[in-house]
Amino acid sequence: MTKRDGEYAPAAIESKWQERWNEADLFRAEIDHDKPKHYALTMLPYPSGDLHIGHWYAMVPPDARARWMSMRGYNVMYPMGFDSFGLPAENAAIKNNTHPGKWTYANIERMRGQLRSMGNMFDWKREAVSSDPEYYRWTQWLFLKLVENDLAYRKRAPVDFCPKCNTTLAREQCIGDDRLCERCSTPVVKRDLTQWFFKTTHYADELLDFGKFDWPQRVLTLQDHWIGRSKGAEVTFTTEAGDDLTVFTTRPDTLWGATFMVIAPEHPLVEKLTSDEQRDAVEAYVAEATRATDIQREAADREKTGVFTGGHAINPVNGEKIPIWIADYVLMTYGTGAIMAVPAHDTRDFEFARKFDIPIRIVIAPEGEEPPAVEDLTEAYVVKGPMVDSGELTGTPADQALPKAIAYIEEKGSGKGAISYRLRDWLISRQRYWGCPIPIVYCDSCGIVPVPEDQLPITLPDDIEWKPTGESPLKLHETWKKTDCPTCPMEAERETDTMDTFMCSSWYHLRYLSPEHDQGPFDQEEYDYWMPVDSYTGGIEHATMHLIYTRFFHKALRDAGVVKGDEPMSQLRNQGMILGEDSEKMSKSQGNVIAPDDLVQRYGSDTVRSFLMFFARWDMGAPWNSKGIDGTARWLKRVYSLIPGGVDDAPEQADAAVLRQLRRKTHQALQRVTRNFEQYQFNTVVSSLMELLNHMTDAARAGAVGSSEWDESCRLYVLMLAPVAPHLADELWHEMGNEDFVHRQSWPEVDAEAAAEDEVTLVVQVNGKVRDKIQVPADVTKEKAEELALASDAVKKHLDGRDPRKVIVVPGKLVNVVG
RNA sequence: GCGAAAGUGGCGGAAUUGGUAGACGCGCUGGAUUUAGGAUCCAGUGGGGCAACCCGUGGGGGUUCGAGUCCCCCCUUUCGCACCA
Repeated sequence: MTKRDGEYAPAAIESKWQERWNEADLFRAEIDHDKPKHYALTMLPYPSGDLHIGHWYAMVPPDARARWMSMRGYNVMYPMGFDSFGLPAENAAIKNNTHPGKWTYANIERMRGQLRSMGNMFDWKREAVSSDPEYYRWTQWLFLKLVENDLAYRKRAPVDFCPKCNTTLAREQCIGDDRLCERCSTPVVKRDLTQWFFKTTHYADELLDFGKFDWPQRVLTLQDHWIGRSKGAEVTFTTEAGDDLTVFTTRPDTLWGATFMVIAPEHPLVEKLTSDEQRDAVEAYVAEATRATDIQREAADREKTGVFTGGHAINPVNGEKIPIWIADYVLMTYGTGAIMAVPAHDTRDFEFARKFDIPIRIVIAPEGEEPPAVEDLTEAYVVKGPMVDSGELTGTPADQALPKAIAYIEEKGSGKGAISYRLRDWLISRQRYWGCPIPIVYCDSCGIVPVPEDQLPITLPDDIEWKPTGESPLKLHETWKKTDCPTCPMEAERETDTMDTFMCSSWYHLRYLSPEHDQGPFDQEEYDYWMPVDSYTGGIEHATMHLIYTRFFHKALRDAGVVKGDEPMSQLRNQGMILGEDSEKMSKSQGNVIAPDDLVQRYGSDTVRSFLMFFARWDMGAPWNSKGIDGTARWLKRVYSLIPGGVDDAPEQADAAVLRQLRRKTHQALQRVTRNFEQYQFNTVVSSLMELLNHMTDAARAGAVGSSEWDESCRLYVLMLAPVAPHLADELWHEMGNEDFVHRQSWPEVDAEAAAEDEVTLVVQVNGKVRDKIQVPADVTKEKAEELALASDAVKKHLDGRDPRKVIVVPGKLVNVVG
């Protein structure tokens, strides 16, 4: 080998190797029972038009890890596809007067090319596109499975509606305290509509079981809060008219302190409970509450409002007759839409009672303490202690109060222990065109009829007016909705709403298994081999949307007998976000967007890949730094010029010590890189490689080139580089005389002996402060280390004549003399 | 208000999980080479001090021979939830 002359020219190298990998079908993933499988999955992109640097950040480090897994002997599948139904296509269609599909598929074509420029090990034969009829045929089929298994239903309910997107939204798609539309940030409003729902709440408890998989604690906490399980009781009060009025409470032990009840303005009993004298006031209040948006209603700091119905109910534990009020701080969507109010011990009820001058009664008091007089209370009396003034249960200690109160009401037949969830069923109907049609037909005589399997897919019509009106464009189509009833000779109408696109993305990992399979959503043999997903990567923003939906979907399909296992993704890791150079979120209007195409053109894919792995902790993200990438570019240039030929003007031969050190540094780097890949710590993978290159440069200058140690270092270096900078690695690998692709090589084993230090720097401390450093053999004995430390001049000086009281020796590391 | 995470040089970040704080890279400062540099190479770079040394991981306590790392209190930032009965 001689020193290299040419400059590093990534463009030529990268296109050459991408072509050769393609020709060899190198990344085709096929079932191989002789190898352990590894299903690597990155959340699929929406085909918005251009690949963003964020897409690279989401896809490239996981690609490096997938390649590393492959070199470690795993049969790796890393598929990619497009989540291609959705609103932006319709908005673009309206703007440019083109069909949403045309826009979508043009974008997909463009993005495929951009994705290829990453040099990722995607198996393109497994590509799945959710707006293809061959894909959504099975989305519809899966919908029918849920219907069949009683996990889908149609209901008229107040639903969240985005006036700008002109469609309903799932609860999860209304973001933040302002309840903004997830897509366009417009405040959502309530509408009363008949819509399709999935019973996510059916799996609320199972969705809280996080014991079966390795996901970040952060995501689990978010899901835990989102599901929001509360334990308590349902208690039934009786109204004057004899109707049951059931409330949910987490504090059945305070039942004796209930001095009024509150029902939500939308509660079905409002009409019946209202007395003639109160009718005008109630109607005015309900009208007002309906007009107010959820934002205004749910603001916690807003002063309580409400109105008396004129009606009363009987408290089942003590037979007391208490007034029923209407107030918008009680939500129809949580619990039963009605509460018993215990103003003494609940801040909200207290505030309400004081405002409307309703009696307050204390029923909990700390052990051995006299409770204050109610008229002296300035806020709710939130205390722990035994029950007081509570009939037969008076005196029940705090730790027994809940079970005893529940047992008491159960015995009386007026209630039972109950659990309430914050999670709501998933509203999947959307009044838009560019989505998967819901395969349902409405017949005047048969009612709701699922479309038979053999008539799938129900495809979207192309001749359509897609201007949003708040109604589904499919509804306004002249002929599309007209059909024959599948079960009787009558004419019938198709469902004209389409499905939430989260439905399409809840099962895409299954379509990748066999995207061309036409006998079912996936090929069972592929499923049995590849599932579950071993490494799932994507942004944290999906914690309470996609990641809950896909878990729900898997469980629903399991119970429908379609899939096996309890969880679809065994391991999840989240990447952070790349901000603009100004530390703001990247956006076109901010003018701080970094375009990966430009970077690839200027630096080459390998440099962009390496920099994305290096510049920040992957799970944290960071602001972009356009200067920083030059450092990574320099590194790869130096790799290219050093390996394998070395440097000019070096001695013929190196000392044995130099060669020994070269081997040591090489194997130490291998040790670190291996561990860092395992733990998704991509930044230190690259920094370890940079560090090793610095050592190799020193060794080359000291004459190491030509030795077997040098050759080994070069070989290991290129193998370690392969997942990070795959094109350059293959180029160097072949220059070094190898025939096969570097990506088909095995990940090297660490030679522990080579990595071991034979001399270590012994840190010598006096009272915990570093005072000296002594070179000693790595296997120095405790006694010898202590002796050497005590003999040190620096130690003697800092002991200042005192005798050491204690000497702590950490073998091979440090001696601390306490004096 | 509740919950979670994070605070380390001018900047991004290392620290093998209780044992040399600041690896690696950016930036900066000198120098070499060059007609030129947003090129390349060499040296330096936490703060203070001529030095011996002293100080230093958001702040304050504590445990320990020894704390960026463990415990308690506080502050700041980011994210999530928020009248959930």
